[in-house]
Amino acid sequence: MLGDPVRRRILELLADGEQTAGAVGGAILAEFGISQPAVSRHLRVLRESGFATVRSDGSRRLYAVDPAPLQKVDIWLDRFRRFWTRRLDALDTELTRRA
Amino acid sequence: MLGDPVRRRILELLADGEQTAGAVGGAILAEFGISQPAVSRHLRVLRESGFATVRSDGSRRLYAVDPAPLQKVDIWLDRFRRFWTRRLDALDTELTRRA
DNA sequence: AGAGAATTTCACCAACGGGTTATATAAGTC
DNA sequence: GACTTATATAACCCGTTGGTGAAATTCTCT
Repeated sequence: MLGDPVRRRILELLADGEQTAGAVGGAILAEFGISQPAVSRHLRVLRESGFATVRSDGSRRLYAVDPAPLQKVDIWLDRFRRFWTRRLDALDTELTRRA
Repeated sequence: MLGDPVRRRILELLADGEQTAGAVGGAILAEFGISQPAVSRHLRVLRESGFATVRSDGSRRLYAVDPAPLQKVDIWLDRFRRFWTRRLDALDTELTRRA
């Protein structure tokens, strides 16, 4: 899912707030050069896998991030976090000691 | 990459410490019922994409997590973290106030 | 050197993913 | 109601992925 850079980019765009499908399409077209239907399918995938939500506003469709699955990823990462927090902790205490 | 559940599971196994290819293979065989060569290829993918490292010990090959790419994911998630930390912050300050 | 364990690589195949163009649906506008 | 804009779906193609069984590699042991 999040292995796809287009999809990751779309989520980044949505992170700044709701976007119409058209706005997302335009940005992705500009950055990746892929067609509108392709973007529409990415949006569908994001929707169906829970990473994004949609609501209709007239003829527009407004997409937004649904944080729940991302938080799941975050929680999953927890078991690995010690691998890099250790260094930081060590650095932190070292800095504290010097000060 | 991490879209594959087998690969995610392998990383979980490695999170508990170095494992031989055989140990990983056994666990994955038990849980997913896929062959040992298949697991070996998953290990190769993990290795080549930087999520795991190997060292040889006699005829054994010991795999371990390389946290760097996972930390990249963690950093990427940062921009979304506000979506779920807000609630927690609110809860936190509430608890603090009560105390 | 020969046998056996641990692991990887090879050749192959079916399923899937992500792109394209063409077409459908739905809502605003004249 | 016809026309345009916004978005989604359909049908199709092709490269990649993930599985398999068979064979190669590497190390250990006697």
